[in-house]
Amino acid sequence: MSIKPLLIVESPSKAKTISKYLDGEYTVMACVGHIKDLPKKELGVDVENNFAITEEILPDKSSFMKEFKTLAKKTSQIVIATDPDREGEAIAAHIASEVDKDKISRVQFTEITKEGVEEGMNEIHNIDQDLVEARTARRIIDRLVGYKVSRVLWSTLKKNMKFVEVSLSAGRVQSAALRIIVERERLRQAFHSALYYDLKAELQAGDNSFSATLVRVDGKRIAVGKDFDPNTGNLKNDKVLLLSKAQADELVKELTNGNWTVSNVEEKIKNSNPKPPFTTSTLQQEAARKLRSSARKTMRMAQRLYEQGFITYMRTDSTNLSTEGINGARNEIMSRFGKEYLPDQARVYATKVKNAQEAHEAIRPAGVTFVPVDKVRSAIDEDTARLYDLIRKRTLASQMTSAKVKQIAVFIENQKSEFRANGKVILFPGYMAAYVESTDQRNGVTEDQETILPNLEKDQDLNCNALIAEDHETKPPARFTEASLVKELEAKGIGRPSTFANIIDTIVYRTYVTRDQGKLTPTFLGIAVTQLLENHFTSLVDSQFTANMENGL
DNA sequence: CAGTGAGCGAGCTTCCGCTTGACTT
Repeated sequence: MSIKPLLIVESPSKAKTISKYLDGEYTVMACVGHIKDLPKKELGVDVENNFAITEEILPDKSSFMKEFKTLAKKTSQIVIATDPDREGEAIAAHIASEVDKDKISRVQFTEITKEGVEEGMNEIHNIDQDLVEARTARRIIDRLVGYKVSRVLWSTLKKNMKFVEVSLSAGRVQSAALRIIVERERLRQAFHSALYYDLKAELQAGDNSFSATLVRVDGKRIAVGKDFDPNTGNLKNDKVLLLSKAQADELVKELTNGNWTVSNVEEKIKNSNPKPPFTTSTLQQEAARKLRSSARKTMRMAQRLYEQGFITYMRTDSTNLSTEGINGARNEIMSRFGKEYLPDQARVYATKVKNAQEAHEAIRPAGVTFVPVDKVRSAIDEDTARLYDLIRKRTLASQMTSAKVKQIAVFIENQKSEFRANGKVILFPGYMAAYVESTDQRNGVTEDQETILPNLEKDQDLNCNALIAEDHETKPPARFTEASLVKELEAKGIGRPSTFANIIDTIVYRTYVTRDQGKLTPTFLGIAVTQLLENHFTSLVDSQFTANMENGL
């Protein structure tokens, strides 16, 4: 006798949702990620024999496999709906290899909504062997590199550095990440700071005062930070004027009694567009900046939001919103902000990230009506509610109209010197009414901050309240934070959404890097490991290696 | 003679990516 057909997905919460959509017509099971892998204790790859591999059922998946095989025998149809990406295809092949092939069919869901599931169920395809083989190649490369090179570290560094207490390791991803951090440290060590001066004037127009900075003397631009070579601290551009303290003081004296006249007012109206909805990487970055949350904590909170049905899947590299998500955002924008904030057409964001696989949509509030933050607060906790609020606002903003910003540059002359004052006025907030992204910059000025200047006209005379010489020092490039490292890794195509948080933990656990007050600093050991790898395994620490491998698959 | 230490051998570690719990190495 035959029982209900089986449907296999990766995630348990997905299983629950899909089971509901399918009205109990299927027994939906979750395999919870990979079910097979190379053996942990040995290489599992026969290099002599055309890279033949040994794969076995993972120890913690044996009970799932037992139950699955029992049910598989009793049913006539097994539908595999693992994620539509390279790893998902491999899982599908692994599952199929354990049961009667004739019962197997493969479907894919690109969004977990009622429509998305129905659509997916109607389109049956074969398991894509090319994708499966691509993942096998990826797995073999990672295993060979990881196990072989780690051994080299044990037999060299570990032997000669008795104080090293942890097991050393190297790998395609962790070694590239470590190198990025070490390279930054080298830049910092090679850095020579430079001292330069400019003048700042407090000017008065009628009842209003504002400040302006010296930009030119005698037609020659005043040197700023970027005009200096970071390796020497010397000027790299001889067309600019470097003011010494004495010259700056002299200039103050000359200008104090001169006349201040507006020489030009330039106004530009610019559109500012919202950022795309969150991916795993951008969510981790923003949660670090706005909520001071570590990558790991962010993912733990996002997991809970996902399990309780508050957000869509949290491990994704796609900025695409499903029709449901777009409708949800547009409905709320219309009712809360009004039609001026709603573009005629939904915004579409192209994914720019390298090696994106886009198996899921962007991270957004689930459903077609986005649950209010209060509901999350009472269901989970305050921190998680704040993360949800971030996701909710970012999703809304991504579908709102552009902001209109007026940028004003006022030029002021005094004899042969030219000063500049910048102003910014938001004429129409658009998406800024919902959400503005934070910045990694030291000054921390976000896009929605205005700088108000009084109304000024050409040839207008001004009074000067104060004129001072200001000293500035060039700063070395900042150490990486978790957030800026994740950004860099993603930009270089190193690692995947499911591993960004792990990569940082690995290099910290191996004591290659310390994490002090959010700053990632390489240790002596980390630098030594990187140097050894650079000398003997150049391509491994080359950040292009991963990207090139991906293209080759 | 007894204690010390050089020298040797055995046994251990390790990758990336997919997914959750369990209690963090």
